Amino acid sequence: MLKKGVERKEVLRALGEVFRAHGYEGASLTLITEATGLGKGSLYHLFPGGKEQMATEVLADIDGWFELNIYAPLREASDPARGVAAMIAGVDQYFHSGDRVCLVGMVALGAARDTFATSVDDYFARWQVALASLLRRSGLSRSQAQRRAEDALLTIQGALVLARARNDAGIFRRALSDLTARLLAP
Amino acid sequence: MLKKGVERKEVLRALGEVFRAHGYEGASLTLITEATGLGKGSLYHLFPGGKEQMATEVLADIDGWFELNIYAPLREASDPARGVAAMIAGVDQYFHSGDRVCLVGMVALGAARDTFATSVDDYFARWQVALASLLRRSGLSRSQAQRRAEDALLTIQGALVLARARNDAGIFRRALSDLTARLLAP
DNA sequence: GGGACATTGTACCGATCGGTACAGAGAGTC
DNA sequence: GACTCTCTGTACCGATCGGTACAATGTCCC
Repeated sequence: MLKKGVERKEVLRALGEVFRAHGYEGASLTLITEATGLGKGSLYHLFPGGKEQMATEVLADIDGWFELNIYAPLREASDPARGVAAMIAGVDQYFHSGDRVCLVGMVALGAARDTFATSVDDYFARWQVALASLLRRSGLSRSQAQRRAEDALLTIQGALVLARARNDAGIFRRALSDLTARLLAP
Repeated sequence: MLKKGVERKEVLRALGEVFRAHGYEGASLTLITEATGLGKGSLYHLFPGGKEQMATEVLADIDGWFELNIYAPLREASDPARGVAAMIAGVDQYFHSGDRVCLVGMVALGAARDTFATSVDDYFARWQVALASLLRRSGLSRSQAQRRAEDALLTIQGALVLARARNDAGIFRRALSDLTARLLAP
């Protein structure tokens, strides 16, 4: 029997990796059953809403991780340099130094975007707001902070795409390093 | 009857839009027949290799467009500022100011990456080399030029992802504008 | 042990997938 | 008009798609 909270998290993690590897439409139930080790019966018992519910919960789970490990620390950091460094470290960890793809960005590019539009938008919007609030505290104007936060998100996404396209994780590493400097520039 | 060269280009363009809108795996033959106006008979007559050949040729077609409109001008430009401005203008035009997604980047993120790995890698590699060669002429060191070209490609890709995720073409516009300045900075 | 309820494996559903076979329409040549 | 040869619409293929039905099993409390 499932220990409700615990095991569902594990299932969501496996689901996330399947969606990451094959996209929303490419993640067939066969792949999903293999990745989770759960038969269709269990799967539809856990997620009566089918694939769409699975993806929704996976996105929510990702959002939760970022809220805890990225957004909240950004909001609460007192020292801008430390705050930025912590975010960069968290991002590097989450994306396995460029080996892992961003599921949210992937969904955004595909046909499934419309279905998950608000989740996708929220993910980036809240990140931008949290980062901009930190940058404001470092002395930037509101518009400067917003613009620079936007640049940060876009750099991370672009680095993930390019790193994967060229199969070169160094791209991601360099991008994060440059980004740190750019965010903290006067 | 097809006027060989001409009509095939049009078919490839339609195919490209279907792949862009639904991804490689999501682009079903039904969608493809609708978008191209061609029945399965014609489709498999034109592309005996099926979907894979279609995608391969679409990628080659895109590569051709960039070679002609972006890479070659970059290589041949004498004035760096003009060369960069021309590239940015071309990119803005090609991606419809952020409304259009990059098919190459999209393929790179999905499961189809392995199938088209060399096409995907070439697309970015040749772009980076062409841009870096221009930047070298503007006085940058080889490594600086390479690094800055990498930053340019990654910025464009990231801006496309973020613009689509947040449904805000302004992100793309701002990113291109900032990028121009960053590329030409001393 | 027995009843209640959560969980699961399996068989099955209609729809759609990518792809093939092929007869015949269409156009060019003589 | 008859002969090519290119092109295309249609019927069809087995496989797989996402999803459902349900009986069987497990787990718990009593």
